[in-house]
Parts: sequence; C-alpha cells; structure tokens
Amino acid sequence: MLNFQQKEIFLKKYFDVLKKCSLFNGIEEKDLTIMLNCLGAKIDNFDKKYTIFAEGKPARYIGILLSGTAQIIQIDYFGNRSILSTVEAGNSFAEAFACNDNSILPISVIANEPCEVMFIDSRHILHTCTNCCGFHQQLIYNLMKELAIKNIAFHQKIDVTSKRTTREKLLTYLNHQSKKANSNRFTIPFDRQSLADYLEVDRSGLSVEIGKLKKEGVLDSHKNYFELL
Amino acid sequence: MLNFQQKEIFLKKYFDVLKKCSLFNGIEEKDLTIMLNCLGAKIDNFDKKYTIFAEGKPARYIGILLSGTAQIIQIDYFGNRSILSTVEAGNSFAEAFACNDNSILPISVIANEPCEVMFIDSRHILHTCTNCCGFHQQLIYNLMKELAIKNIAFHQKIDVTSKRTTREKLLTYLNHQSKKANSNRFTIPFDRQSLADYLEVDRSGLSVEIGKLKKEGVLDSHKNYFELL
DNA sequence: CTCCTTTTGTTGAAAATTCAACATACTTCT
DNA sequence: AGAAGTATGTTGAATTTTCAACAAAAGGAG
Repeated sequence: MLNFQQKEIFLKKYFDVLKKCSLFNGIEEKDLTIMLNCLGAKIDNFDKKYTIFAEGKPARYIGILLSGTAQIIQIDYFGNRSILSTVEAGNSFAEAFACNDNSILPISVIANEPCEVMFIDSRHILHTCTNCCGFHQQLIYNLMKELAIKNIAFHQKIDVTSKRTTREKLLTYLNHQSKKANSNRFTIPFDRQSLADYLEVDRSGLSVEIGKLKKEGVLDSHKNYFELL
Repeated sequence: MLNFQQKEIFLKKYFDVLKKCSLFNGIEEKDLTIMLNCLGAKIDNFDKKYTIFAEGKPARYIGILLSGTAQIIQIDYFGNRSILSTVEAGNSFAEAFACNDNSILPISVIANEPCEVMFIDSRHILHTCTNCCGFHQQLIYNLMKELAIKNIAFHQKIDVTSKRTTREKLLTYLNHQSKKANSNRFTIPFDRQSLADYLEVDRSGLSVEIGKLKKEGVLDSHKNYFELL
C-alpha cells in the first residue's frame, strides 16, 4: 500500500486516468495532488480474481480503478453469481455504499485482470473539515452526478433482466450496447459465463440462443465481438 | 397548478410531509417557504391511475409526493409492465434523471391513488444562482445522499429479481420486507398483480406459489398482509 | 509442440414459467 | 341489497429454462 504523500512522484503517472474520472471533474491537474493528499488517498494492487471489496464488510472507501478491469458481483446462498456491472479504468465504484453511514457492502468487487486501485475514505469527502482543502463542494457535486448516472445504469440493467426469455434479455442487452457504441458492431466486456451472469440466465441456454440468432441471420458474433444485422 | 408564491398559505399544510422528505434535511422550517419560493416549486394534483411523469418526455423536474402513493413503472413493447419501485408521501422521485442534463425519462410515474405532487425544476437546484438563497449546497448534499439510498434500493431489487424461480424471488422479497419492518408480520405496498410486476413473474404462478408456501406452513397471508413463520 | 486448463457449444431430460381461460371472492357504486 | 367491475385463485397445455454431462475449441505454460 503506497501512501502517496511519501511518494508523490507515483501519482503523476495516474493523472491521465484520474482526469477521466468524473469524480474529479472541474478540478485542475495542479490541484489534484494537494486534494488527494488532503483526502488521504491510497493505492493498492490486485491480481486477477482477487477481491477488492468483500460483501459483508463495512463500506467506508470509495474505489477508483486506475488500471485493469473489475466486476461488481453478488453471490447468493446457492452459489449463483450475479454480475451487477463492470468497472473500467477511470471508473469509481462503491460510492453509494460508502456514502451511506455505517452501511455494509451487499456486493463484492473482483479484479478481472491485474488492477491498480485508489481508495478514498468517504468520510473525508462527506464531512467537510475546516482546515482542509476547498474542493469538498465540487466533490460532493461530482459524487451526486456520478450516483445519478449509476442510477440510470441500473434502470438499464433492470430493463434487460425484466424480460422473460433469454432471447429477449440478450437482444435488449445487445441493443443497449449497440446504442452505446453508436454502431452495429461492438465488443462486450463479458465472456459467455459472465454475460449469462449479467443477464441472469443459464450459460448453456445462452449459447443455444446465440447460435439460433446467428442461423436466423439476426446477428453475427465471434467471442465477445457482436454485429447486429 | 398552484404557484405557492401567490398562495403561501397552502404550503403550511404540507410542512409535516416536507419535514420528512430527506431532500430538505437540515433545512429549518422557517426557511422552507423562502427556499421553495426560490426554487420555483409548484404543486399539482393527480387522480388515481393518472400519469405524473411519462416515459419518453424530457426529465427536468424532481417530484415530491405530498400525499397518496405512486409507482415507478416501465412498459416494454409487448405491454408487459415492470414495477421498479413504489413512492409514498414524503418520498421524492425522478431525481436521477432530472440531474442528468438533457436526459429523457426511461420510466413513467403513475398515481396509485389521488396524489398531491410538488415539482422542482432541477436546474434551480443544480445551477447555483448568486442572487438566490444559500441552500444549494445543502440541497446538493441531500440529493447525493438520496441518490445513494436509491442506488442501494436498486441493489435490493436486483437481489430479488436475479433469483431464478418465483418461489425464490418471493421469499427474498418477503425477507427484505420483514427486515425493513423489523417484524415477521408486515404489509406490502402491492396487490397480487403489482407484486408479480415487481418480481417480474407471472401473476397466476405467483398465486400458486403463495398457496404452496401457505400449505407448507412457511408463511401466512391475507391480501397484502404477510407473516413469516 | 504438447499437455493441461479454461471456455464454449451441444444434447436430452426434468423442472418451472408462461399463457389462456375460467371460477370465485371481494369492492364499489347506485 | 344488487349489479358491475376488479382482484385473486385454479387448472392444464405449451413453451422455456435449468441442470448435468460431455464434446469440441481455444488459450496458456512449460
């Protein structure tokens, strides 16, 4: 765990990512180091498949993915994995829980590949300290904006999973992705099992459905590349 | 449509509800009138089954339910209704969409019974005007908190609907409600069809499952009253 | 290159859901 | 009280999903 106060030099290499992080919108690069210092930001590394946040633990920290990809998941008592969303470099995660005092994480965050993660204690954002830097208001505004976007993303996820058949779920999801990519051709951030866990369906049934849609000429796909026809 | 600036007297009768609305946390009753005036709050009435917000329309206003109950719904192209959440007096709704510039509502809000609704133009909250009252920072903070809570509520909804069988969905939902009520006995804000639309299952199948669970002695229920045994 | 592991596709049987249609109970209104 | 309308429960058939087991393909390590 690096404390960047002691190793400021390390931060510079993350500026490109941090600039893209909407949590830091409207904050100048020159102020970033000071602010992160004030917030007590820490950085840690995780190997593939490692747990960044564990379900059931107190939710105190907001995470910011500096590199790699991760998944927000929930596992029920039968061991079924449900993927709530994916996290890419520049994305923040777990804000909602961290912003809720004394809340317990109902989800886990798992590294999909080697990850660098920045952690910020939410109390340093929420409870304005008078002797501290003056960015809190901007941070809270950004946090609000980010939570609004996450909220809308959940609506999309429910729009997908509320469909009753595997085919409908898949097509609804692919249409969303197509719109997002502004193209008929796009890649999705899932392998088959992960896609099934996101759509809340059986993997083998999903494979069958993709096969049918290919034969019907509705779509073409190779691995995580898809093309709607 | 009442403009309360002209009819301040009317606002007083809503103070009890507004005090419970987390959007106005930390704002003194004496300041409320001034603030709502500054925000250009308007009040309107809706009869049962009337549309408060319509899917596809621009999302500019935050709604606050002063009396009655409402439902946040989505209807797909086959006409299947999906209930995302319920709204009770003192709850606000549609904040996430209103906070996102130029966004289009992906949901509708429908009055469940006669409703009084207050509308606040989100731009009056988001864009601080210098010649205006000084409550914006508090409002944005409250909005952030509220969005965090909504976010967590969505996690719960997904926790329910990610289950694969009607029985599992129902039991997961009832457990949540039981925890929320801090008791084995509680009422739910749904009739059968609405519960089915919230759980994303078939109504008749839901009735069958409730019947089975009663016979098995897992629960007892009468209409929207439930008891877990 | 080969072996080993992981991912993806395929199949058939069992289980569950959906759908439509109808019966019964409950509300509401006059 | 009675009628009309709404909500809930029940049933069987058709569709769909899940599950388990295996085959084929792809990827990674030595």
